[in-house]
Formats: sequence, C-alpha cells, structure tokens
Amino acid sequence: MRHLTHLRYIDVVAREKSIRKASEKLNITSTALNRRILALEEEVGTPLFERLPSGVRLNTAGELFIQHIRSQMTDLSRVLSQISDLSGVRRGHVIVGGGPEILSSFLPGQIACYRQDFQAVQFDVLRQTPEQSLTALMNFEIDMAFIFDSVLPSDLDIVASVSQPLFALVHEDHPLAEKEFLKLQDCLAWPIISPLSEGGLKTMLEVGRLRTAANLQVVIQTDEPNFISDYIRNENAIGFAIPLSFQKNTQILTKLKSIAIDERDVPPGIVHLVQRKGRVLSVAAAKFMDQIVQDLNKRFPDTTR
Amino acid sequence: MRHLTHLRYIDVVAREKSIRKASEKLNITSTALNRRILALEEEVGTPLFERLPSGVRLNTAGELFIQHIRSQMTDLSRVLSQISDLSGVRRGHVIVGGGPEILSSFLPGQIACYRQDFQAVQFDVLRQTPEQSLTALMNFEIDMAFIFDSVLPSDLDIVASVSQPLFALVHEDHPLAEKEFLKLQDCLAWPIISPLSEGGLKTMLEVGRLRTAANLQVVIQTDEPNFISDYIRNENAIGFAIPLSFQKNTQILTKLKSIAIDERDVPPGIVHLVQRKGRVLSVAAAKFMDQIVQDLNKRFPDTTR
DNA sequence: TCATTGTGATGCATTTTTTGCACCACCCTC
DNA sequence: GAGGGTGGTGCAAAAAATGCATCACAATGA
Repeated sequence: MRHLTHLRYIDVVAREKSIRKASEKLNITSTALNRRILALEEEVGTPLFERLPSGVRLNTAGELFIQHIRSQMTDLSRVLSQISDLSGVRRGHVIVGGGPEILSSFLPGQIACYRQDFQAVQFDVLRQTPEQSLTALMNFEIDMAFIFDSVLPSDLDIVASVSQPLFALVHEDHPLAEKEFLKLQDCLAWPIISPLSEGGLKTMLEVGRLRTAANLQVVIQTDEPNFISDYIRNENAIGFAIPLSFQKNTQILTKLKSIAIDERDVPPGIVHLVQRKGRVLSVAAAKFMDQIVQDLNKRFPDTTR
Repeated sequence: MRHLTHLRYIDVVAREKSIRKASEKLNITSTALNRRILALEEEVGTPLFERLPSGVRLNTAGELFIQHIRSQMTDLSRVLSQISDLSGVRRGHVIVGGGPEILSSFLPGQIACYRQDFQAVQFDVLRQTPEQSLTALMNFEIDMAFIFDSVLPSDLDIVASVSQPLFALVHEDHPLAEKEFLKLQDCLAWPIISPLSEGGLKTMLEVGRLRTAANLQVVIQTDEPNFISDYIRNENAIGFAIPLSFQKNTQILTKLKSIAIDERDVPPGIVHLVQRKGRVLSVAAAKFMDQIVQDLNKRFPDTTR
C-alpha cells in the first residue's frame, strides 16, 4: 500500500535515528528519503527531527507526530483486516511478544491451533524481556504480549491473568520422580538448573529460597526450556518450569516428569496477557486473543479476565 | 498538507456520491480522481464503491474504509494542532453545530471570548437540527454540538448538561412586563409567537399547553430569535426563549423584558454539550470546550458534567 | 424509437513530482 | 589534518499524476 509506504519512511527514520541507515533498510537513496522528510516538515510547518552530527533524533513535535503515524499504520492494517474479513478469508498479521516460558510449549500450540482454521494469517513471534514487551506495545510494534510476574504500568489492558505454580522437572528415573509433590527442601541433595534472567521464574525460585532457607546447589543457569529438559535427561539434576511451558507438549516431557512444588514454599507467579490500552486490534489478532483466553480458561479455571 | 489531500479526495467522492461532482469540488479532472480511486481500490485489494448509472456509492468495505479515513483526518489535524501549540501559538479549526437557540447569544459570546486569547483559531458554526448534529458528529464533520432536549444515542459523550427554564419575552411597555414570573394562563390574552421546528422549545411549549390546557393564540411560528425580538418591539405579542438565547446579550433584549414561566406549567428543557464518544479533540477544540463548561458552571450552577 | 444527457472507464500526450548521482559542508575520531 | 560519518543541494533522468478526447453504458424524454 503506497499510502503506508510514505508513513513507514518516517517511522523507520525515527527508529534508525539516521536517514542514511533508514534509506538502506528501505531500499531507496538517502537523497529521496531526506527530501521526503524535508517536505514533510515543510508541510507540518515545523521541524520534526533534530539534526545531530551522528544522525537525527525526534524533537517534541516529532514525538507527537510519530505517535500519530504509528497509530495510523496499525489502524489502517486493522481496517484492511476487517475488510478482507468481509470476503470470508481472514487475512492478517499478528505479532506476539513474550518470554521464553511461553515460547516453548504454549504459544506454538496456540498458533498451530489457530492456523488450522485461518491459513491466511501470518504470525510474528518475538522473544522479549518484559521491559521490551512494554515499550514494543506502546510503539505499536507488537499486538499483544505475555508478561510473567512483572510490574505492569497502567497504560496496558490486562486481557487475562493466569496463576502459575512452580514445578520441578526431573528425569523419570530420578529418585524424586515418584513423588506427588515436592518441598523445596527435597531438592537440596541434587544439582539445580536455575533460571538466568531476573524476574519471572528466577524471582519465584528466589522467594522460595528465602522462605525455606534452602541452600540450593545451582550448577547451571539458563532460561532455555529445551536446554533444561535435555540436560536433565543426562544428569540427575532438577530444573524448574511453570505449567504453560510444558503442558500439552509431548516432546519436552519425553522421559521426564514434572512435580509440583509445595505452594507454601513457592507461591505461584502470574502470567498476564496484555495489550496497549484502548487499542483496537485487527480481526485476526482479536480472534487469536479470544482463542487464547478461552483456552486458558479451560486449562486453568482460575484465570481472570 | 499533501497527505491530507489524498484522503480528502476519497472523502469528498463518498459525500458527493459522484466522481465527476467531487472532481469539480476539488478542482481536478474527473479522470485524475477516477484513477486515484481505482488505484486505491487496487491497493486495498477490493472495490470500495459500487458503480451505479447515477454515480457511485460506498459498499461495505468502503464504509469501513471511509470511517477510517475520516478518523485519520481529524486525528491528524488534532496532532497538528498539538504541535503548533508547542510553539505557543494556538492554531486550529473548531467546528460547532447547534440549533438556533444557542446561535443567537450564547455561542457568539463564547467564541468572541475565546478569540480574545487565541487569534489564530478559526471557528465554523453550523446551524443544525439535532439529527443533523448527531450524524455530523459521527462522520467527524463537527467537533462538538449543542443538543436541546432530544434523545441522545449512546455513542456520544455528554460533556455538560444545563437545565433551561422557559422564559417569555415581551416589550418593556407590555402590561405583563412588570411581573416577576408568569403562569402560562397569563399569556392567553396576547398573540403568541411560537417556535416552528419540532423538538426543543416547541416541545417545551407544547408540554405546557397540554398541562395547563392553555389555548394559546399562535399568530406566528418561527425559530429566529432576532425575528421574535424585533416583532415584539412592534406588537404586544409574547415570544419564548431559554436563558442561553438572551443572557449577556444587550442587543437582543433592548426594550424587551424576559419573564420566567412558572416551572410547574412548563418544566425546564435540557441543553447538552456533546462530542463523539472516545474522540480526542484538537487542543483548540478541547480548550474551547473547557471554557464553555466553566462558563456554564458559573452561570448555571446546576450544570452537570 | 432515437437523441440527449448523465455516469464511470481508458489510451495517449503532457506536465509535475520523485528519484538518483555527484558533490558540498559539517562534525567527530583518530 | 586525514578519514569516515552525518545531512543538504543542483541537475538530469525516471516515474507518476494529470488532462484531453473518447468510449461504453444506462436512464430520461420527446
């Protein structure tokens, strides 16, 4: 869409903070791009960028304008999505952000399920920290995000919240494998694979550690669910995960067993599904969200929305 | 703004329901306009207009699209207004709709007051029936409207509501002129100038008529405040108005007197200041609204918001 | 029935706009 | 002060938008 292209130019310049870099990304000359910007500033009647020796940067007017541009672009794609929905084929582009916890088992399942019905919908899945998700939401870069156990600003709409107790992952031959549930103290004798990044799982485990004064033997720190599951197939170590990361997934649990940690030791974390406040999503994204919320409700009846 | 021009083209075609007529209005050839539309439909991927022998008409996709276009246009002008507000000079364009009741005294005073501070703001004042105001609001043709005693749909935001009792207008030499207030029965002996259009004042008077079984001698029907005031300077007739139509206006009341009608005879009507639900107005329009609401609160302390 | 008048669509020449190349002026780093 | 980075500009070529003349079609009216 030609119209969109024009807007995208400005957007990319703002992101790249350099006309030349942006021009490469857009496959046009810096000249053309530069003149476009000059023309736009002429039309608006005031400069939108500060010129620095190292590139350009949005000034206050530019910040206002770029916000408008971005909201226009997403609005347009929403309308186009609605329009093609009229003709029966649901098209669209859904962009989802989230941490490693939901990227391994839950989200792939959801998207596969959705695409059974609507083949023309394309998905972008981004691995992000909670902070990245928040700014991406505000900049209209993603449609929705999963945020695990993090402080949420007020300019977000929480679409669903699901409580996630901590589970230990062990090999099926592990001495603890037959237990129904574990106290954190039970893990002291074994090597521990701890989450790496701050927040989320790591915080949950940390809380448990402080509560129970358990001196866990952390031998590996990583956030990769696949690494964890592969590793505990080799050594009798203990990994940790939340149900969203392994439920319904046969692959990751092969020869493994998940055991609930006593909630008195480690209180459950909460995963929020959020979107930018007040934003109207495209038909495709909205329906996808619906599906997720319904599925969460089915699997975790205490999900709130 | 060039960008805006493109959007306006489509908008005008939709309004005129004819490419040729629209092209005249836009001072371009029908060819150019036609091709623009074809190109746009190409980009969107589906026709937006039905071609009829008598012109064009929006189809469903077009309706969706035009709504987007209009919201984009007003959004853009809002952003531009915000941007120029950054540099201290408040620019902008405020479009207000309303019935004759508010066009005579209240609105001119408000706009004059506002423009004392902000000379660069331009106003459009449209005389509209309540129905016209409502559709104009929904189509982004006006920023705000005054609606007098009419049913309000739920897709409006009521910014302020002010209760307006009925007043009789008589010449200062009129036998009734010295009274503090009037019963409707007091008016039976004199020629009456009644409002013409349905709704608003007319309805108020009608309610009073039914309640008190007063058989008023209607000799003239008109909605024009100026006509009414001029006429009762000549014949000892009685006109009717609400405070918003004559307050603070020396001109219209010259040699005239306004007398409150007993509220037990005629219950007060309500004037609502409304805007499209959820719409963010330009700085100019928003500040103007603020001023109005403040002024209404000062003059009619029972104003609700 | 046939001419008239309205509608939107299209081929082609013209005008306007946009783009790309080469180059300038500037700033920072080394 | 050389080198590499930035944005800005003059000029010619390329691309896009426009206008004219004309077509096809439908409704209207004599």
